[in-house]
Amino acid sequence: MKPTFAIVDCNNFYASCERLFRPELKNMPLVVLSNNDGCVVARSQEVKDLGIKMAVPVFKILDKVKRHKIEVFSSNYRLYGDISARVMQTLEQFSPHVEVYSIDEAFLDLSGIAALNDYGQKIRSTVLQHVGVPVCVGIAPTKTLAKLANYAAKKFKATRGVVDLRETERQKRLLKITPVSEIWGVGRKYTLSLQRLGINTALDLAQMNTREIKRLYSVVLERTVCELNGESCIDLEKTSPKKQQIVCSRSFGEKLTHYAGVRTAVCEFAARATEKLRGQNRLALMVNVFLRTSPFDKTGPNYANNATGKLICPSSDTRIIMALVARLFDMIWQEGYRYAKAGVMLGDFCSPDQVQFDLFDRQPDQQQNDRLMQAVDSINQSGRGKIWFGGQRPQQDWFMKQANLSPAYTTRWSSIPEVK
DNA sequence: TCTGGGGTCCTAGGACCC
DNA sequence: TCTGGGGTCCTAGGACCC
Repeated sequence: MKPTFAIVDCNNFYASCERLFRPELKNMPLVVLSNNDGCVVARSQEVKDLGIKMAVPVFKILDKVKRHKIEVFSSNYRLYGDISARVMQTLEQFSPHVEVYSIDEAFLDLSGIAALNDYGQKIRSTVLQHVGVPVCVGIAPTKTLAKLANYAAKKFKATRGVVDLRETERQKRLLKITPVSEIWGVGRKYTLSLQRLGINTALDLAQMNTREIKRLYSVVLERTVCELNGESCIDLEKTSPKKQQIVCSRSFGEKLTHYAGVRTAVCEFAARATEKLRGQNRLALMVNVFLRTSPFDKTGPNYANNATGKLICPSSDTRIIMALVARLFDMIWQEGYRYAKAGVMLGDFCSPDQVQFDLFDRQPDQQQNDRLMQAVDSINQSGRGKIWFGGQRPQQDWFMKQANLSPAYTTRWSSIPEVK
């Protein structure tokens, strides 16, 4: 039997989250900014209609913000993460298999369900009622076509937010009027290259010879072509795959020039990354540190570098990983630059029960270390205070700019809204 | 003045093996 | 004159996603 996929995608997700607790902002223009209040990462419909593009630096649109009284928010990932979890939980009642694809999207297996258009409408109204976030639903025999159906559900108001794209004729009509750049898996580079070959619409791409596409591009794009033709190549991920790397990096609120400041930052990243690692119950063998100046900074020379090191045996101990991070940092640190960003990456993971201990490395009591790290994590997550290691200093000068942060409405007792 | 953060997968090429 | 073939593993870099 042919599978049926649905993708449920929240409309203007971050903007919708901010609106949930500020209902007076309904129908008002609103944007959410990236970390450091740098770029626009989410826009309400009103802002999209003003022609403000995704990812534009906010300093370029300040005049529009003023003129149209656009409400500006710093990103509040605690809030968005919590609202996202509620949406996903609501979706579970509609399918035995829900794959959370991103913070605001999920694929559902709807194979064997009849009256799919009504079913899609039911999903929309339920999520709206239970969580308050508007969503659109795209339904099709492949994931790529489902994404396309979702695009149409968002774009064309007459669809009332649900498009069932199981019929081949309907697929063709939609493919014909969709620019190839809108297809899932076709990014900026591929779009340019395809256009040079005269492939402008999604239908042009769907009609290409798959072998030719594989030769010219990759097996990934070949799969996309098959999927556009109704042949399902990308399955639903029924269990969330284990992470293969963990990155913690930030742009600095202001440029840093001193050794101590940047070193503190990378030690902080090491602590955060290791915390995430323990959250996944994994150990890391590979550690990478990188730093760079801003490519936009014309006031001085640019510099970017990174260094990779391997631990003798896999670990999730903040003290061990932070020590290596500090050593790697010293290898790439150069005096005399205005640093804009740095980060720590962990990789080469294994489970705690697969560890091969080094014959010559004197293992201190492993259980004791684990208990120490558990204690650190539980204190830091309790909200009652923080403890940290030597290299770190909490909330230093490099810390993010967040001038317009909304309250933690759903995750902090003191910030829960009151009804009077 | 001011430009995000965190991921995945694939490929090409070099080192190395027999 | 004629100078193998096939495989693995690793890394860097490039494409994509949200």
